[in-house]
Amino acid sequence: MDGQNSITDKQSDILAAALQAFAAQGYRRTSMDDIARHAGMSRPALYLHYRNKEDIFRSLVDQFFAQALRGMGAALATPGQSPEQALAAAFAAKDGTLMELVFTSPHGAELLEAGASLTADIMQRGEAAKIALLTRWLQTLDIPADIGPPEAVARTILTAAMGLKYPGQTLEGYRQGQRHLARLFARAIANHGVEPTA
Amino acid sequence: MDGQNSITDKQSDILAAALQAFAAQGYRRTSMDDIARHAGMSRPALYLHYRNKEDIFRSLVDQFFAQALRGMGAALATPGQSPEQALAAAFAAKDGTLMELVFTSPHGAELLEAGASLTADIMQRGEAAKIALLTRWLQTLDIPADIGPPEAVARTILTAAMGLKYPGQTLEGYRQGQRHLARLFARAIANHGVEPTA
DNA sequence: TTCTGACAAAGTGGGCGCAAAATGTCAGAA
DNA sequence: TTCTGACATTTTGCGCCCACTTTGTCAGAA
Repeated sequence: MDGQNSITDKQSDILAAALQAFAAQGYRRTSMDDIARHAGMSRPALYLHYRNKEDIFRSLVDQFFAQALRGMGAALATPGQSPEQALAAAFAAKDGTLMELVFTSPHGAELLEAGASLTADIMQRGEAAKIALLTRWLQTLDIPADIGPPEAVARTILTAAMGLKYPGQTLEGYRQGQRHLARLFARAIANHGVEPTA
Repeated sequence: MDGQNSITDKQSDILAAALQAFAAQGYRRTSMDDIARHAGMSRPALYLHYRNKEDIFRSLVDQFFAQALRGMGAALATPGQSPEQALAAAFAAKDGTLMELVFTSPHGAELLEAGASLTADIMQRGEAAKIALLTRWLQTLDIPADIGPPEAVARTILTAAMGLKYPGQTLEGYRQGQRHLARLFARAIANHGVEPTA
C-alpha cells in the first residue's frame, strides 16, 4: 500500500517532475505526457514505475506527509529549547513544503481539492500520526492535568493550527500566525507551580 | 448598504422563508418562486422588499452576523464568570446558528460556498467586528504583555477557532472542541503572578 | 398603497456530435 | 532488463440546439 515505502531513484525523479508539472498547471490539466517530458523519459516508461496519474499523485502526497512527520519529529526532539520554540518549530514543519506550494502555485486551490478527494485516507492517517507525535511530546512535559489528557490537547492544538489557513493572506502572515499560536499554547500547557484554585 | 439596517416584518418573513428554502434545497436550486411560496405571497411581491435573490441572501448573512455579534457581546459581558467560561460562551455564540445549519442541511457546503463568493465583504467586516469585540474584552483583563497586543491575540484566537470546522465531524464534536480550546486559551491569557523568567 | 397575473427577456440544463487529447498496453528495439 | 513507437480505446472539451425554467417588470386589480 502506501505508508512505509522506499522509493527508487527513478521514482523520485518522476515525483519531482510531477510536482513541477502539477504546480505549473494543476492536477487535472497535467497529462502523463507532461510528466514524462519533465522527467526526461517517454510516457510509457512512467507506467513501469507507477500505475497511473492518481498513483503518482498519491505517492507525492505520501512523500509530503513523510517529510512533514520527519520534520515535526525532529522539531520536537531537538534538545535545549523551550516548549514554545519546540511548538513553533513543529508548526513550521507541520505542513512540510506544502503551504509554500499552495501560496506559490496559481493552482494551489485546485491541488488541495484534488488531494482532498484522491488522498483522503492518506491525509487522515497522516493527521493521526501527527497527533500521536505531539501527544508523545506532551507526555514528556508533565502538563497540568486540568487541561485534559495529552491526546485531546494534541488534537485540539493541531486542529486549531489548521484555522490559520483560512485568512488566505500571505505566506509570511501564515507563519507569523503559527509563531503566535505556539506562544499562546506554550503558555497554556506550562505548569506554573501555583494552582489556580480560587 | 448593509450593516446597520432595521428590518420590516415582511422582510423578516421573507428571510425566514428564504432560510427554510435554502436549507432544504441549497442556494442555486432555490428560485424566487420557492421563496415566495414558503413566505405565503406571490413572487412579484418579493421584489417590493428585495432587489433579487442575492439581495435576500446577503440580508440573511447580515442577520447571521448581527446575531453572532450580539451573542458574543453578551457572552463576554456577562458578569461573574471566569475568563474560560466567557471565552467558551463567546465561541459558542461566534457562529450564531450557522453551524447548526451547516451540519443539518444536506446543502451546508454549497451554502458556505455561496456565502464565500456572494458575501465576502460582509464576512470580512463581520470578522473584523468580532476581533474588535474580543480585543476590547482582552483589554479589560490585564493579560500578560509578552503574549502580544490584545488585538493580535484576539485575531489569533478567532483564527484558531476556525480550524475546528475542519474535521467535519459531528456538531457535538465541534462544540467540544470549542470548549477545550476555550480552556487552553484561558490558561494562555491568564496572568499568574510569577513571571516565567528563568 | 399593496399586491398579482401576464409578458418579454434571459438563463439553465440536457442531449448530440465531433475533433482533439489522453490513456493504457502491446510487440519489439536498445 | 529497460525502454520506446505505435495502436486501439476512452475521455475531454466544445459548439450547437432546443425545451424548460427563472427572472424582472409591467399595467392594472384588491
